[in-house]
Amino acid sequence: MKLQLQIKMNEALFLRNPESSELGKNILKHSVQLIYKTGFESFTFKKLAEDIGTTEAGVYRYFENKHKLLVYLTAWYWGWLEFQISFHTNNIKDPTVKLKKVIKLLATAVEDDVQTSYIDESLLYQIIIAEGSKAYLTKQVEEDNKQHFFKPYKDLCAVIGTMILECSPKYKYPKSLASTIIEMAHFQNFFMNNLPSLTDFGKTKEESEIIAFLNDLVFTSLKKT
Amino acid sequence: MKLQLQIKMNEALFLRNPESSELGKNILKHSVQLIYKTGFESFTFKKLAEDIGTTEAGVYRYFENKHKLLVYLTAWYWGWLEFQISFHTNNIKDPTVKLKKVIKLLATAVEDDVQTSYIDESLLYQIIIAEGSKAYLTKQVEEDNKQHFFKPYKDLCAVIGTMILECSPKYKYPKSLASTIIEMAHFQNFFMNNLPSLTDFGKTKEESEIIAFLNDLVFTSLKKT
DNA sequence: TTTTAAATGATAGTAATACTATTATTAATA
DNA sequence: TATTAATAATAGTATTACTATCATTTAAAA
Repeated sequence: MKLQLQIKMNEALFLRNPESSELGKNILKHSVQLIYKTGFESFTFKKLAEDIGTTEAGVYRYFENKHKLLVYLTAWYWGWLEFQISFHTNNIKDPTVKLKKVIKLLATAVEDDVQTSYIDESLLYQIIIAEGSKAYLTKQVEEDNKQHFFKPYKDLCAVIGTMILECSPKYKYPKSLASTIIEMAHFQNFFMNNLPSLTDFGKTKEESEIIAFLNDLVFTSLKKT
Repeated sequence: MKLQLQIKMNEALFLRNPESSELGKNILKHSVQLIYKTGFESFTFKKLAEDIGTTEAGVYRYFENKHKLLVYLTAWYWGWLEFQISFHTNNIKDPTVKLKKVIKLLATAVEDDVQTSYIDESLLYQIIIAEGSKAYLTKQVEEDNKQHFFKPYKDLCAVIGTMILECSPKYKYPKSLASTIIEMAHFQNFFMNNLPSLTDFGKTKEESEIIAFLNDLVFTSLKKT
């Protein structure tokens, strides 16, 4: 039996469901590769279409514009990650162990997951690090938020917030700490590799150090009575 | 006697020094207003020129492109903030009090500072929150970094890192904690106002709550022996 | 199997963006 | 007063970010 992981996406993110056709899957696959390679700013639907071997208009039939595509990819990633988390913390009872696992999952470059053939999760992880915040740092956040484009991110944040409260029921800032962990897992990675003097990991450039830092940050905060 | 604060800017950031002429100062002033109003994505030199009453080519004589202008503005802000910090923590001896003051300065919307007539610091603060990370989240980080465009940010981070070590000499992650404080001061503010469920401050939307969160985060981390 | 519909490919076109270049004019300086 | 430097005015180009049209292929329904 072959299981296929399907992440249910918000329908307002696309014009035609990219998961429903070969062209659509190609758009997802190649957009991940192209954004990874050139960065979101120089990424265009024209270049994407050339890569795929279709036309610009072909891409526009699936996504209204490249912003929506980026939001789609980030939403997909957060959905995927929440599944990974629930999968890997499934039978763990100790909330501390659970939260540690989450931090590790957040801060670890994923290996390409075979189950979703058309999205390379390891490239997508790098995109999330470098471009992820551009999905919401716009003038349209409010509208986008009204259309629930950021629900997967918020859901993940809520899940982590709940774990934090399980560890330390009296802790006052579970949600802010959750978003801090998420953002910092990525920012510290970006800094480590690009602006190393903003971190303490410039020498080794090891993800494990980011994990150690976040663990220290979180669990000293929570261990306080 | 009238003192004028002059922040020494990296010369590679501009083609002609905008502080050296009326037109240049107008470019700074109106770009802050326009980026604040429309967001960095829809900000163009054409619109800016119209606002000022000059031509597109006129703006291009000062800045190579809008990315350089954004980097200029963020660098200016970090320079300005470092001055504010050294000014306001000048005669404070207790490193804990000092660090608290820094957190407050980072997380507090500034009032427009009269001393620099051509830049509205309160608008610039909002720009830093919403657009600041776009200055380095690009494919050109490496080149930009080689040209020392991010020095003011790094310097500030180093200053805060030093304060952290003064508070707790054995703390292992002073620089990462410093960059975390800086980024989270802004991200929590953005989230609070735009994606409130990612924070614990959605009800009141008070900066003071962000400050309390950051103080808790930092000082439980540092109080650990 | 034919009909019909849906998706794609091919091509064209437009307004805006991100620039560069040229020349005339004005202002500041030697 | 002559010279230089900055600006204004105008034009032009390649690319981006789309929209529109129509013919063709593919797939599903009758």
